Amino acid sequence: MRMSELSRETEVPVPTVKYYIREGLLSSGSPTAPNQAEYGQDHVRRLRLIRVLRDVGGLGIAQIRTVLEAIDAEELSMHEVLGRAHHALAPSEPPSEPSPELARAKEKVDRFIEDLGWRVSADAPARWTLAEALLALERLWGVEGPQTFLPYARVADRVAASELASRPPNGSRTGTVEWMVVGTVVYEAVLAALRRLAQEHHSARRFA
Amino acid sequence: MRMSELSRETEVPVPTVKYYIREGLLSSGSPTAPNQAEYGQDHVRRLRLIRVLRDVGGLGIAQIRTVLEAIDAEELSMHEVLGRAHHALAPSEPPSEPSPELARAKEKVDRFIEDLGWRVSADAPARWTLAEALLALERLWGVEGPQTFLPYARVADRVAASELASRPPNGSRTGTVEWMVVGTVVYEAVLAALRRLAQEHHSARRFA
DNA sequence: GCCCTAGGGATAGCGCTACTATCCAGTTCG
DNA sequence: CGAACTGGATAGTAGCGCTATCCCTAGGGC
Repeated sequence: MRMSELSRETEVPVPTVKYYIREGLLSSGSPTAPNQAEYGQDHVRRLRLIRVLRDVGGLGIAQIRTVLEAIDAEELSMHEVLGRAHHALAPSEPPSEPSPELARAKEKVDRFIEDLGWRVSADAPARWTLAEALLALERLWGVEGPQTFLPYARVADRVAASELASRPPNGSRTGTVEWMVVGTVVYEAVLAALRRLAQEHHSARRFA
Repeated sequence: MRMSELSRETEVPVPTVKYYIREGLLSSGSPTAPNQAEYGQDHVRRLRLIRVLRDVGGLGIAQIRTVLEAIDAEELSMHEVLGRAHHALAPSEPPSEPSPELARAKEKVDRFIEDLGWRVSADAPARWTLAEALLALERLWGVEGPQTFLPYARVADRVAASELASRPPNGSRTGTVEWMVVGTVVYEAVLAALRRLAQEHHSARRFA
């Protein structure tokens, strides 16, 4: 398969394919001559994976690279791969020098997670996301603490439990890892979209 | 309050405040002299709102402007404001010329929503988000249809129902509208973050 | 063989977004 | 009085995700 066929198959422009190769997201094809190369189904799949992470998940190129490297690292366990994916997915890194207020919010979040009985790593970026959200709610409406998160936590727990119990169609290590990572990304977007639709539905019933 | 105080209060750099004023996100202060202006608590609150939408919600400047305009438009009903916010929140506009495959996925999604009994507008951007997600799942794992969305839809329905039933601390029209919009944005991030933490928790129990 | 289109890699450039830096006249405060 | 500061206007910057150009080689119908 030539690059142009790969491009047509995946609906990704040729210069973009070249760009992904340059950026290390996609391996270059096996060369058949000094300036010709052959691409296979692996490349099609990888390219589709990249586009899903970009278009549905909204990840940046660097984050995608991180995720793909974790997927390719055969020595990593499922749990480790998922952890790296979570890190890459985080909208923002924990601030190098958080404000005192943010630090206090973070402590409340940490205690909240502790109370839930969840065993998660201390440096999970989602903790900072929650802290920022809590701080915003406190500042704008005087919300008192992370108790408002509780119903969401219960929902999240049940969703995650059923997700982790599900198994990919293809049972190989790479297949399973891809499934977990893409599942995280895609179903996050799905859940958000469905929540908006449900909000619109209930809003119509209530206000219109 | 001078601009520099406003800046200190909200931890937003002065040039950025100026930028927001230029972009129409923030009204300029009431001038007390040809080159002096006075800012009030409204400005503090509005600025915090902008930063929440940016930092927690990840919205772009243009999207924020749209949302703020909807909030300020007194003649809009709650339902209309929420609709505009949903449009502004959409990661991507519906493609002008969707591929046949995407169009087919969209039809399946539409039927799925119909079956749920949700009454939502035909041009809700979330429909396209779901269609893209479905297409990705089909192409990568041969997932057959939107039935996999069903558990998520049930969860989303319950979450949205309780959200719409909740009332903001401040009952004025503007207060309620702000609450709804920020709630949509902030709790989306909260739910996503909690889901990741729950995933990590269950992943640890299962794999480690 | 021969020409002419197409392929592949390297390099540079573009368009967009969200700021950020500079300048300047006018104001305030020690 | 003068140094520091203020607010508005204008221009510049950094990063991201491509996209266009160049240049040379391959392959294929004649």
